Amino acid sequence: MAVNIRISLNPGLYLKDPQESDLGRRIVKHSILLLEELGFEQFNFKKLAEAMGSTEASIYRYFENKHLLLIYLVSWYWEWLSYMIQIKTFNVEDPRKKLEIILHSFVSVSEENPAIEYVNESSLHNVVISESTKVYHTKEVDQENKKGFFLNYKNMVAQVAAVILEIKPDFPYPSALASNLFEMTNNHIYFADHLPRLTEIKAKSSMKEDVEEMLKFFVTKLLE
Amino acid sequence: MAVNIRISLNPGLYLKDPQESDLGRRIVKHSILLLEELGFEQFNFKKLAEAMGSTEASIYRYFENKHLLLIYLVSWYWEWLSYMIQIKTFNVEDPRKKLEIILHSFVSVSEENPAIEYVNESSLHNVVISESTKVYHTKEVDQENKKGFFLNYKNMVAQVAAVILEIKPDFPYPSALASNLFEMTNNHIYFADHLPRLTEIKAKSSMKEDVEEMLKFFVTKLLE
DNA sequence: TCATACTGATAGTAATACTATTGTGTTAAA
DNA sequence: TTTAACACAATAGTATTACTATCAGTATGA
Repeated sequence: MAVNIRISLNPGLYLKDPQESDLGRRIVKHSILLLEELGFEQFNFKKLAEAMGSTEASIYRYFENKHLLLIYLVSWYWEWLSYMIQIKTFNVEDPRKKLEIILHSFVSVSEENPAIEYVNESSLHNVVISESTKVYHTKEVDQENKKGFFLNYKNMVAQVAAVILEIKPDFPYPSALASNLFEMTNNHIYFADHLPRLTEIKAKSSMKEDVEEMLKFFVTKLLE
Repeated sequence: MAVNIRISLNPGLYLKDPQESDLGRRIVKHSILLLEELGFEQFNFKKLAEAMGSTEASIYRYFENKHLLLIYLVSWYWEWLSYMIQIKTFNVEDPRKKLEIILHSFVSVSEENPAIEYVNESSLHNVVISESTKVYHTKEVDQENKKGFFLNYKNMVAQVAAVILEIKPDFPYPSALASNLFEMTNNHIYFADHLPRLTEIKAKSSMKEDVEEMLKFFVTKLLE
């Protein structure tokens, strides 16, 4: 059952902490579901207000705009993933075993670890898969980076890179491999569903296991 | 000097072939420059019209909306890259050498091969780096895929995958590796410039050579 | 019970993403 | 050489989006 973990995110992302009030938590909950349903482009605060029985103006008191809301949600995922990896690798000695846990987490945390009552992790993962590159592919990326909006991503990548270096201390691209494995996970799940000629992964029930196997294959070759 | 190649793209992408008229070619030219300058979100047809001394309504006669224009431009890049690879590997026997040419092309085609007078390839590559994932990360991806809007990407990946199989016929993920190498190229150039903690690549003059070296390193390990 | 915070309700504005219409110059067929 | 077809510019207009402002009601707590 869900233990209510507190995810700490950059306060610059919101005007008012959504975790602190019922309305805030409902915004988080319903925005995930509506983003999954509509996609970022069709999603707006008016529709969100309607879906959750509130008003546009009320939502604007929590988030400046839908872009910052998306960063908030994706940061949530990054932070939560990082936290889960930390817990699951805590007592593990063998760095290779740690990396296996990481890869499994990239693919499947969302399905195995209900953390917070008002967050549907599986839907959130779908949002991350489909929308997350939009959070940093904007002209404001440098300003937002300065404000620390992408720290959760960078920290998660650093965490994974550290394990890669434990396995192979002279590996020349630990951060690049870490970020690439994460991006690759989400990309190939998306490709399997929508652009199948771009990957060998097939959209079937074993898809996520197949992605995990592919990641392991790549990692094994690169770190052997 | 620029030879005027004709790039053939899916007619579903436009209402009127921009290659056929002076105005059309100016739309292509200026949209690349303005997208590079403003980014996709801030870019619109009104600003484009102003920048090129035309009117909004005239641009709408060529492209339904800015999303289709972006797909058009990115498809141009995919097709042109694919064409360049074909030419450059035509007389090459050794598949490993072919793959090296491919990796070099991923990183640097845009700087070495002026093809069409009214297309600034270097700017176009910057647009691809910053905006291309937005072309298929939408809710319309399946419909648009059915119409063949992503064929140029898929064909390019197939072309690269074939070379990978020449090198190692039993390699289990040729398409996945091909698409990943392409995405990785663009991602790490972007990361070096904007999110440097996500990669070992540094934003300096040798950046592109460094990316190429990293790609070669990955490929060598994976295919050895 | 007074002050404060929070939310809902409503209204309004500026910008965006188009669409429609009209007039004019150019080309190209008859 | 006339006429039809076409391309484009110019203008105007609409619906939607992304916000902002104001005010009133309710709950909270000092």
